[in-house]
Amino acid sequence: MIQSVDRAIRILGVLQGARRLSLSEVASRLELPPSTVHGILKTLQAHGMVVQDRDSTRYQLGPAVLKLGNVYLDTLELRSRAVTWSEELARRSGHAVRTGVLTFDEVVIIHHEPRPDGSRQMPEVGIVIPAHASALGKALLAFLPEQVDELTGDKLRSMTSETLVDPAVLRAQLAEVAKEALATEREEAVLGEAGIAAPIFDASGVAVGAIGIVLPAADWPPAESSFTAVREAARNISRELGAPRWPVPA
Amino acid sequence: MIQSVDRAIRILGVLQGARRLSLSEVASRLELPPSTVHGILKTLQAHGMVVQDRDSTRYQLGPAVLKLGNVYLDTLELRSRAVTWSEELARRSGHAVRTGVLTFDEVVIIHHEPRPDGSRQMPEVGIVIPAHASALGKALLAFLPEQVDELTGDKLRSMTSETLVDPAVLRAQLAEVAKEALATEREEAVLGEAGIAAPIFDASGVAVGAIGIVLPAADWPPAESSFTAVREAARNISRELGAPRWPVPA
DNA sequence: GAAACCCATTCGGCATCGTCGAATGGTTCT
DNA sequence: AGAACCATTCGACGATGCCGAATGGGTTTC
Repeated sequence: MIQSVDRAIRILGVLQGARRLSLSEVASRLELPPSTVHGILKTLQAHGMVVQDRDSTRYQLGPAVLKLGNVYLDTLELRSRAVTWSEELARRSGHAVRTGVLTFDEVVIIHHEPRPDGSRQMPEVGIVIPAHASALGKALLAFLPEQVDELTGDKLRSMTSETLVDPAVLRAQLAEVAKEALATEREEAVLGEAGIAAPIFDASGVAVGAIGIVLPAADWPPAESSFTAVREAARNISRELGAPRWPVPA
Repeated sequence: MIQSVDRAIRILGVLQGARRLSLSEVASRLELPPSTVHGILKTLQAHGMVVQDRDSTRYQLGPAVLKLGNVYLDTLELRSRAVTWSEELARRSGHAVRTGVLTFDEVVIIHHEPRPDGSRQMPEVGIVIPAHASALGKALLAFLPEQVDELTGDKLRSMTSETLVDPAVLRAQLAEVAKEALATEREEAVLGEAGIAAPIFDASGVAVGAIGIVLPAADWPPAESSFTAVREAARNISRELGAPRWPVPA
């Protein structure tokens, strides 16, 4: 682990959490001398990874990170497949569709298909949700046992009163998810929101993502056909990625 | 400039240009020993900035960069304003709308409003276009003279046969753009595509972005009302950002 | 089927490069 | 007007990253 690179990424992480920070604020959060942080910050700035406000004092993320993010999406074969099938899934279910991948203990949304009712909705690509509190995350974790072990501590982060905070309870639920290859979530991440998701496998049989629908908690349970539609979308994408079967047992 | 941080970002840049590379490929492109690159790559990997393929050999960008990109968008006040007015501009003009910011010699798209005809269009957020070959870029450069000086060399990068490659010609055109606060582009970046754009100013009177429409080159010239609509969108967003007037002379 | 090659990764010593304390200069608050 | 704060610069020390060489796994070649 190269120290200065590690620190640089930690600086980006701090700026990610708090949109706009002064040098000394960044330094104190990382418990590093301001001059050390300054050197790294200037290097990041020279590449457009961070920019400083016009009043020349506070720092924030820069346009270069957006460029990187877009290229990441383009390299993902999963995403291009998801785009096609999300449309059908949204139409069949009448709900918004999300596709996500796992990073450490979080799910990052790589595609978002708005509800087909034509209403205006915020694009959600790039947002992250704790894996243990989302249907997408549970669908992935159920088929990635070694990732589950990495969930640190004996208490998971609570988002709402419904969030599963006990790792043992989560594990039990994941065992159920693995059987059906279908995960659900009811107000565990966001109050008023529920979801269904199924895992997507690649050619080597690894769970590389998950696709699912998001619906108002008030509409629970959704029509039986929605469950089927989610599973079929996941199966179809997996097939296009070359998966030998669906689901692929963990 | 911290050497290892600089190298880390350069590695990300290389992976950005070529989606998937082996360690030795990255090393040779940067003219660095493989072992040096390896250490940095492993640090980036530990943070999810890069991931390696399942066959454990090639590297590519990771989900963490997408997360960063999304947070960057959220921190931009310009973006939230642009969302509102883009919708109106798309409706009035009948064309797709783009909003962008300048990084060095490129424009990064921070918002994209699809053509209002309901057809399916790829989201373009995060794509980059050489500033000198786009209406958005020209609208920005015309009000940022010091940025123009940074355009390196005596020959600008050519994208199509119409691209302005002579800096002198570009400067002359930018002088015109500055007068009208309206820039145009015809097949200079992409064959078959033309655009109109106007600059957006913030509270301190600095050009922080540009908004414009994209249309098929065959539809040139667009209706006079489209020119007006672009200028009004730029003026409205600038006002919301606290700009003292519009345009703000460079 | 064996051998040779290529490539990712690991290791350790040397010197470089990053780190940090202190000094500077500018800006804001009292 | 003074004081306090903060971003930034500078320089010396030494910890740290750099790189050449060694290792080992995997794939191609003959």
